[in-house]
Amino acid sequence: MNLKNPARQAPITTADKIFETMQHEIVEGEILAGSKISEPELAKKYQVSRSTLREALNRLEKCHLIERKANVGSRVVECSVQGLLEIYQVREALEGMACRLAAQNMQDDEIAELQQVLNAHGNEQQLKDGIAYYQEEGDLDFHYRVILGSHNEQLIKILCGELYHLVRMYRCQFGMNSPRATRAYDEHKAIMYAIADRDGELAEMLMRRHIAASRKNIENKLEKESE
Amino acid sequence: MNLKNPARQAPITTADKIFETMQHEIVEGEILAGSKISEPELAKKYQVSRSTLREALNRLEKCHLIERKANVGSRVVECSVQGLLEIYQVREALEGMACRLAAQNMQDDEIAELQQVLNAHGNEQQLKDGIAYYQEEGDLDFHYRVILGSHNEQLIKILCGELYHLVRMYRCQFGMNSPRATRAYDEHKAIMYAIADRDGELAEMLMRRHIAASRKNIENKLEKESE
DNA sequence: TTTAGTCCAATTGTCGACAATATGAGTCGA
DNA sequence: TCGACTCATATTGTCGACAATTGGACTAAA
Repeated sequence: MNLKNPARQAPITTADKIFETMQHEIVEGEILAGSKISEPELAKKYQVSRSTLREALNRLEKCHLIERKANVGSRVVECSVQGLLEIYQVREALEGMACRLAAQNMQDDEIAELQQVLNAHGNEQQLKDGIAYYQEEGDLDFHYRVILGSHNEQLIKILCGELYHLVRMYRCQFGMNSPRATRAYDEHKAIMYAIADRDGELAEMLMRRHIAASRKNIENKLEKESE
Repeated sequence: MNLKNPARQAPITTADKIFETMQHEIVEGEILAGSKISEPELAKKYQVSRSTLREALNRLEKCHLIERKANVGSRVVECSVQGLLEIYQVREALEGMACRLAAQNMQDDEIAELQQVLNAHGNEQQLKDGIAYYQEEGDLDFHYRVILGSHNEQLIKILCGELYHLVRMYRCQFGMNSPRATRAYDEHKAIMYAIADRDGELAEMLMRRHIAASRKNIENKLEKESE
């Protein structure tokens, strides 16, 4: 079950469906990171023509999941620690700005909804304490709403359309199950208050620290694993 | 004469060439902003098949110059004041982060080159005082080097590959000829010093203010024109 | 006059085949 | 044995044709 993604429309054409299928398989690692994409092979696998498959590949490239070279072909992106670090740096900058704009541009009812979402997560969290998956969905949900609250189409397009699935891919492949759930939840609340107070500067700083903390947490974990 | 773009490789396939041609025509406004893209018509115009043209359209969509709807077609993006504002907000966030990372990651010889570039611009500027075009090239050149200096592949891909031409499109269509040339030049120097001092925090703030000032300058100009 | 429905023309999506290019095995010569 | 060259094979790029869908013109009924 896919969680709702406000930036995507329902799949219309068959290329849409192949795109979504492959996107899912790459994110989940069923198609291995770094592996070569063979157009004839996959066209046969999904029972479509190469034209349709190539259309799907173009969209996968748009969301940074594969890379193409002229006359050579496509490869699934590699998931490196360096790459993870880079993604988080981009997110820190963009979501920080989104948060500042959200404090400036969100409607009152949007803020009320954001608060309700957080409350719901708080209640759920006590029930399902320790079950990380829900927290992750809740985390994505919160970040999504803030990004949408920026009311900046470019920002939304980049974060929700072009970077979102790459972030998910890293989460899956590095097996991140949000080990700082309660802390993250409190940080979300602090961000929400800053937005409600229309304090854009503080909201941006809190969001940046929140993402940076998440990044450091992952770095520490990977470092510990490699020992 | 196109200025060098470090993020692009030379055109290999015919789709590459069509892409570059159309990109240029859209940026310069020869293909009107907001106009509908007719695949059969353009395929005939450029003497290629629709497949090849569609490949080019996919790349134009990747750099945000056109928008596609399933079963309906493509349109060139509109250039609105709102859109301009949004682009500058994204740039402020991303180039600010790039500048912070540049202070942290640039090699000493890269910094030396950056300084040389600025000096060259300073000398040229005195000679060609008032001629804005060169300054604009110089401006792009400076920003480019800082972005590359971040050594963050994702950041480089987004700024130099996906947003660069949209920025150029706005510059062309709104007829921006950098009316604050000397001031901008001094700001560039201040940024360069912060990078040389390895002061990432200051470097980020200076870059953000630099871009915000540029944005406000444009806003004022447009406001004055509409009176 | 307005609104709903139908049909037609044009556009987009998909397909299979051919042309151009890269990869790798094999051969020859130093 | 090593390196460069040749050639065959497989993959990617491009093409033209067909199928599916959309948007608009036209008709007819309320």
